[in-house]
Amino acid sequence: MSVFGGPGHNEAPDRAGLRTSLLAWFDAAGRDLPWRAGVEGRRDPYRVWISEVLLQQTQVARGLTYYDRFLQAFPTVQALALASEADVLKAWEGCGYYARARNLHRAARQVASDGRFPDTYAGWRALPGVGPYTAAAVTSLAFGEARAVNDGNVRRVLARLYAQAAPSETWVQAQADALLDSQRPGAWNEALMDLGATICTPRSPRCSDCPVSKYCCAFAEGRPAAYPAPKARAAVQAKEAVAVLIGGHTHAVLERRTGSLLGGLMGLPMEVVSDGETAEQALQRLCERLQADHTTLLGQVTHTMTHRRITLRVYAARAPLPLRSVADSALSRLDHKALELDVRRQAALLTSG
DNA sequence: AACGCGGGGTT
DNA sequence: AACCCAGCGTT
Repeated sequence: MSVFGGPGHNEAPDRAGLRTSLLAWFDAAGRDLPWRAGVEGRRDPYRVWISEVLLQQTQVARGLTYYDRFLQAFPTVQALALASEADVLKAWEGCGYYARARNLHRAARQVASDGRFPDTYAGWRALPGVGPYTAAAVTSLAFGEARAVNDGNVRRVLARLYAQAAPSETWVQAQADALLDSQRPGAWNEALMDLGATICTPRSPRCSDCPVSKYCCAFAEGRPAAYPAPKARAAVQAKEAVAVLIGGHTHAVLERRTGSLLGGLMGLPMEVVSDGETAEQALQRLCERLQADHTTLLGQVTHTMTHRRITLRVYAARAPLPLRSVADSALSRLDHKALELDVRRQAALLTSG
């Protein structure tokens, strides 16, 4: 049980003190981020929404770059709704988890069609790509609704405050709800996340700078980094694939990928080498599908994506198919690495010739 | 509840 | 080389 009392006790005496301490720290030392412009609790819902989706499983430093670039391309929800999915994905290129961009685009079309943003948690929750976290964040930050966010920062901070090694989602949400400052829900949510991102960090928390260490059970135990215990992760799976480059690194035959992996992006025509098959057989399949003739092996690239490691052999090929502009297409890092092989080949040809 | 989904930062 | 990052949708 937590130090804040349980059944039979009155409201924990120190919740109010904890709120005051953390909010005072936040008011003095909170991060200055572009999507935090405007009045507390009444921020621009479009900007808050874009930032929250960008920051899903993406670090703030990286999100900053894409935030500027995305808002430049699509300054309003109407502009986003009118854009093509290809243009939205191009703005998202390199940011990962591309379903976020496709859902953002679909949701923008819904909002534009409705003529206004939702203004409740349930309304936001109904939009594609908006889950419990994002709905709580947008409604607290832009509409002043008393909703507690539950993200990786909140999970870690609360696990340490209460010395909980394996906090369940339900447990975290319950603690976050109980702790929420209902007078300043938006600022409270931001404060908890700022604390997690800058002080209460995963590996080496800076407890000497923490405004709430006197309330923290993990700090009292002297081993803050022990909470929460690391999650078990799926092993990285190795895959082999073959691709053909028809054209060159600026203009090439590109296919639209379908399915969950890199779905919606463009890329070199590709086939996975299945079990019990050689790369040559996969290449044969690929060339038959395209009615293409392959020439030489350009080289091989590897790409690791959290849960899998892909080794891709890239062959030069010819086929009477239209070339697309690489600069105008949204490609994964894997395809950009493959195209780099052609950049190197061109450079080698120039110096040898 | 568990898994798949990108790409990169931190330790 | 782990482990993580302002999570979400699917199964």
